[in-house]
Amino acid sequence: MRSAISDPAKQSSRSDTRRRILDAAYALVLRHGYTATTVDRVLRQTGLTKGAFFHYFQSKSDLALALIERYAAEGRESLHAALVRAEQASEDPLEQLLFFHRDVLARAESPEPAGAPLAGCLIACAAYELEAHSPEVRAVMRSAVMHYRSVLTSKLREVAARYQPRMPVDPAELAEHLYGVYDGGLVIGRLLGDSQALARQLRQTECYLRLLFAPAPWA
Amino acid sequence: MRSAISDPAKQSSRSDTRRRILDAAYALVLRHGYTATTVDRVLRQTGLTKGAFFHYFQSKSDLALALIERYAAEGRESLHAALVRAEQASEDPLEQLLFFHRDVLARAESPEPAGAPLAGCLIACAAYELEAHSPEVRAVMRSAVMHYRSVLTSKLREVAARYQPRMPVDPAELAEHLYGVYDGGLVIGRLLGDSQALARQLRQTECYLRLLFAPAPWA
Amino acid sequence: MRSAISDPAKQSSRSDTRRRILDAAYALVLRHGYTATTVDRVLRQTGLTKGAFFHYFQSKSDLALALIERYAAEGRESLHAALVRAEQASEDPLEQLLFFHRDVLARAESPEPAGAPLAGCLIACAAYELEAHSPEVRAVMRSAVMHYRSVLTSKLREVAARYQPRMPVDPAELAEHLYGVYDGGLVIGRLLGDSQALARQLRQTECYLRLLFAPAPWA
Amino acid sequence: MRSAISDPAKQSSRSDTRRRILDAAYALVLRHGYTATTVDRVLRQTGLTKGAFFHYFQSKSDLALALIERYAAEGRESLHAALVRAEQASEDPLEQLLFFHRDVLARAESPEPAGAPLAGCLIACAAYELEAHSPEVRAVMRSAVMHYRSVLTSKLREVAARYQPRMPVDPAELAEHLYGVYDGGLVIGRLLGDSQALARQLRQTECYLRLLFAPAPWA
DNA sequence: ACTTACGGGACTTCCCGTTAAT
DNA sequence: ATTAACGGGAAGTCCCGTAAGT
Repeated sequence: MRSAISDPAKQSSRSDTRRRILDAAYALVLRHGYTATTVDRVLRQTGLTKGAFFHYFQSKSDLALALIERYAAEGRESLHAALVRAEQASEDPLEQLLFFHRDVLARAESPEPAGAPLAGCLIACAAYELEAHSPEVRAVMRSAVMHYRSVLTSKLREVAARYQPRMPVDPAELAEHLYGVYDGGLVIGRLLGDSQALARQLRQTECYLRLLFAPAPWA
Repeated sequence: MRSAISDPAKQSSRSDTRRRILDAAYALVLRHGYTATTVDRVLRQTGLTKGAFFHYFQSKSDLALALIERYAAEGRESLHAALVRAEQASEDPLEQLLFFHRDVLARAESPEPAGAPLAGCLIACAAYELEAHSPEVRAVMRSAVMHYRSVLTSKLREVAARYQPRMPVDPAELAEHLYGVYDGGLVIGRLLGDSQALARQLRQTECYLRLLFAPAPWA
Repeated sequence: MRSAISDPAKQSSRSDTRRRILDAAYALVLRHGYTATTVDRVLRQTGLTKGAFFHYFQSKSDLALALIERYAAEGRESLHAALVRAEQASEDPLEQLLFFHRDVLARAESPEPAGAPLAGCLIACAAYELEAHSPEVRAVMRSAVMHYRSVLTSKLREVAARYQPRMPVDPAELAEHLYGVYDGGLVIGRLLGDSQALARQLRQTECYLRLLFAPAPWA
Repeated sequence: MRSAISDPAKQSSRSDTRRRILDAAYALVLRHGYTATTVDRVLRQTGLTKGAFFHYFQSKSDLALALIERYAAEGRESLHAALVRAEQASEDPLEQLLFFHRDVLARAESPEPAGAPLAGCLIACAAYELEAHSPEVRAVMRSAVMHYRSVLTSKLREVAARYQPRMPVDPAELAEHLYGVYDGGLVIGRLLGDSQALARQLRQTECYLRLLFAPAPWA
């Protein structure tokens, strides 16, 4: 038997327990909302106790902060990765944009694995319990949107430089629109109980982008 | 002494108290979310007491139901009224659609009166605390979306019948998209603390609609 | 059967429940200290529930405030009454002072009724958990001492005006001393578990006062 | 490399950590009381962790015991030292008593070094959270008072043997009074937030002692 | 000698809802 | 129609202590 030092099961126990809490809380917040997600419920879900929870988080709002920070960080990474893939796939910015968009769409179309948390943007979720959250949480929410918008704005500028848009559109507003449609799609999905709603929304956006940047004299 | 029945101040007091509760609850739910909106808080806001509340509502979830039912009904009426105005303004379905859309946009652009509740769709709000709500509430939510979608779908069909869309688009999906962009715009507005975000989203949608149904040889 | 309006048992129920809480809390604080006096314990003692407690007190520290305010008010009344009695008993201020002092002593000597709370000054008690109390509570504590001191100082000035003290003594300091000996006596009583300790302390003070204001040629 | 045993820095670290805990706990108990002094708070103050605490103390009440035992021992030593100094200063017991008393007074008058714990008698402090303490702690409390009283009683007997008291006073009661005034003075100091209150009390006691044992026919 | 992770429970607070009374 | 009193329970926080490891 190997020493405890190198026992990976034991070694990762710290981050493991913390992660289990975060995962359970993530799923519960998306289903019930933040306020209705009680610490006890998270604990019941994970099989842990109060002691463990407050060992890793100073308060419930500390958990909230950790939760959106993680969500925002993952979102940034995912955005970056998708963009890199798009840029590897083509030299043309419009192609890249559409590649990126289809990438997002593909994920929206693929059926969620069973047991996955109800789809929904954690940040939008927090937006609907705004005053239940600390200023720190609100700052993370804002900066998440602003990061997405600024990254997409750059790409849209590249596109607009090469493809004269058929309508005068501010790249930043369009970037914001893309984020908005995504959140809107998730909301519709929840309202209708239909996980394909997001995909439908994204297909509309694809049409919009295609029309907007369509190369010259239309057939 | 006049009978209480014929005293108009007295007679309307019933619905008045009830309305005050609903109004206060509406504003609080949009700010804090449903779960965080405690009955006590509503009472503090209105200056009423427990007994008064439970005289008008059997339970907190009964309040929730009354709240979205009122919101959904108002939405239906507002949609209907806007459509009537649009139909009076023009004979052409595309003109009507764009008129309707600019109507919505105009309301989004007009600054909220001070003291107005934080903008947000009560139905989307409920969608983010889904499991905190009763099945009745969820049914109202669903049917609200479906009503909006079916009404808009009809109009879009009329448009598509006369103006060949430049992309093959399902009217129902497009109608759903319109709802989604609206909700998405409100979310962005909350996230950025910017009440003009919704208007920006709607302007994008207007571009989309114009491009989609633009009459033939594009200049 | 009489109507509930005039039923004294029912009519006084509000102040009655509140008073029961205060009485139980008073006894418990003197035995265990404020921090160790949990709300649950007070409730167990009174047979009431959480709901009742928080109906009458907004918080535990609100209870603390009510508790010393009541204690301080009773102390002021008791001081006033004793002084009035003393002034009715004699015209001479020294006689009055000694009458007053013996009055206090007599109460200290009389055995506590069984079940009475452990003797101790609630204000001194709070002084030993100083930072566990709110500034409001601390203000009440201070003003209680200052009131006692100022009342006694007046009387001592009258005495000193007629009876040349054998030592140069500041009346205010002497008044303060009287309060200090009282508190000290209660502490000794608790330390030794001897309810007569206070009486012993007060007898020393009586000697002191007699010696200090003893009329001229001694012995 | 030197052995840990002979490394003085290392060797004293044991008692050093223990002492740091005791010092921090002492200051915290005087400010907040015993019950409100949580182990975690002591740990935060010292920068140590749970494990360290429970390495040196079996339980929180074990800390309490160590705390008053140390306090009581220091008190005994301090009393003994002051008495020795007094006895070296004079042959006359009254002179010795007054010397001793002025010694105590001098310490009460000297301003506390900044950062010193709020003045107060740890034993009196424990007396106000009586039932929160173990019987062992209560035994230490009692014996501390009794030791002080018996030592002082001896000295007072010597005085009384040479200087006929002007009032019939039991030496033991007078000794107890001295302790009581001390505790009372500390309480007043806390109540008024005035570190000189104790000195004022002690000056009164000095007057009392001088009057009581004043040599023959007074001027 | 000292740390981190955690168990298990107690404490304050507050919430939803009922009842008796008016 | 409205109030005050109160029940009963749960939520968030924190506390004391243990245990495994280093």
